[in-house]
Amino acid sequence: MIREKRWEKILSLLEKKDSLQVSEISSSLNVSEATIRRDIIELDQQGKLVKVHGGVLKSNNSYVVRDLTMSEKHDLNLQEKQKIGAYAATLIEPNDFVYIDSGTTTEALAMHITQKDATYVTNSLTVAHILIQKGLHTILPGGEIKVSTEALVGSETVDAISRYNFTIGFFGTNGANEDNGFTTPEVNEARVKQIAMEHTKRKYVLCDHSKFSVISPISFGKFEDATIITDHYPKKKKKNIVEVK
Amino acid sequence: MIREKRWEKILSLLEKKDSLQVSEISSSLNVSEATIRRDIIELDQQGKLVKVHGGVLKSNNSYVVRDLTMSEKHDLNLQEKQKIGAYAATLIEPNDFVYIDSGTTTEALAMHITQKDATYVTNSLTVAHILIQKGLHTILPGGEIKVSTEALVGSETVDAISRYNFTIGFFGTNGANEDNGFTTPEVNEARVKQIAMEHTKRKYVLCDHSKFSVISPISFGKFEDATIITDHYPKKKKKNIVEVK
DNA sequence: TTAAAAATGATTGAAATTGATTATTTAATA
DNA sequence: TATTAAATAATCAATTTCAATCATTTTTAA
Repeated sequence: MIREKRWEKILSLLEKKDSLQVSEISSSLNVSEATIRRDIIELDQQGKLVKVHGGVLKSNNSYVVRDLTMSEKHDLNLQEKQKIGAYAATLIEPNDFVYIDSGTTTEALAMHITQKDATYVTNSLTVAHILIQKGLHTILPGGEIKVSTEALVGSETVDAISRYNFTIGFFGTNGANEDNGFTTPEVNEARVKQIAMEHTKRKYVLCDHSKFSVISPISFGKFEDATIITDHYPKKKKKNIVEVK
Repeated sequence: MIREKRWEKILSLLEKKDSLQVSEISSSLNVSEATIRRDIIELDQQGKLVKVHGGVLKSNNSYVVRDLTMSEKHDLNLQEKQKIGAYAATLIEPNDFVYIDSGTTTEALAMHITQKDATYVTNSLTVAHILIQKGLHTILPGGEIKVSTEALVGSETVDAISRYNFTIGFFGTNGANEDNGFTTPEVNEARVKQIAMEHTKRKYVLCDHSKFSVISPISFGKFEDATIITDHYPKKKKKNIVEVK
């Protein structure tokens, strides 16, 4: 049976029962406990269930704030984004002043954050919502909200962000390559990214492998300016690239 | 049985009985008293129940001065709030520059807004979200987010709001009466309300009848300073009160 | 087709949970 | 206040669960 099918079954079992033991799942699906454990780790990271000693619990994960758009629903790289997000979350240290950009990959990051002893700034309403749900100290810069992405953009946002100095920042991007750097389709959004990046000490760009073949109209940073966290880099590795497996 | 599952059962037993002895729990769940004791320590630390010599008591986790969380507030006087919100929404005119406060009643308002030809400012993430979904032009002041209400509060928010001049504004309140004016439990939130009100020309306070019997610690405005929209005012009508049927 | 990568199941030592036993504390009552 | 019975805490051994590792099979990509 393929992995994804098995995950579905585990989740549907959980729908009926609230909590399951590893042995229960293993015997009802005829798969070894080792495999079920691995599945559980994965599903837990995706926030689909809660892993505890002895088994799993139903996740009352209600932080789906924004309806997914069509393109997001059909996003084939969800898994990769979760992994990238999970890794990036481990980079946040106590007392960090953290900037989190808008985008689906940074949303995945937000879901994995556990560092309570830090302050978070984001221009994404969705990210803000996820962080608040976790009780984290969150600040929003002011400004206009761009309808399609639910992100703050515009001069007021840029002004507000430029008053901050972040110790660490995580950025999403539409395209990334060595010649054009990081690119995005929208001027206002690019401006916010650029300013935030300029005010950030440790810069990380989160991008799944599909972004390396895309070039969008506006650049907001040079390729070598940030550490790139990705699932797979198709060309010869450069030293500022981290591949998450 | 999984530990967490057992905790649920203990708490649901406690729902029915107010107080329990260790031996009771132990025998009804078929686990040793030692284990139940350990569970009790855990649940007590989590504030889910109160541990006493001889057993446990139901935790009464309610302080008068604390804000209810969103979910707690959500279904109180729902019908009335919807009516109030629907009426208030008709007051917004083309080219208005609108302030919308945080709170469940103002959320009801947001849901009924149809005026596309206006600009909206709100300190509530939830209201912002509703407005964006409708494609309305929405602006957020910057600032820290208060976890329990998902509203922006603090000096940065106050600064940002004080730079605006609204043509019309809608405010929620915890308490309202002729002597103490409009009151709310939290200083920072009160400050935001007060400043926003000072910068607003046509002021409306939305409150269902239950608020007239409440006095919260901090005042943010005088009773006669705003037009009050309510479902029912229990005393002699004053001319700044509108009853929505 | 072949080589590389990913997934699986089994094994093992470490970690967590549990129930039983014993020592200590608490509360009731003489 | 002192006494006593009950409740609790502390400790230990047994059991269960877990994470890490490795060999084998399956899938993917070159």
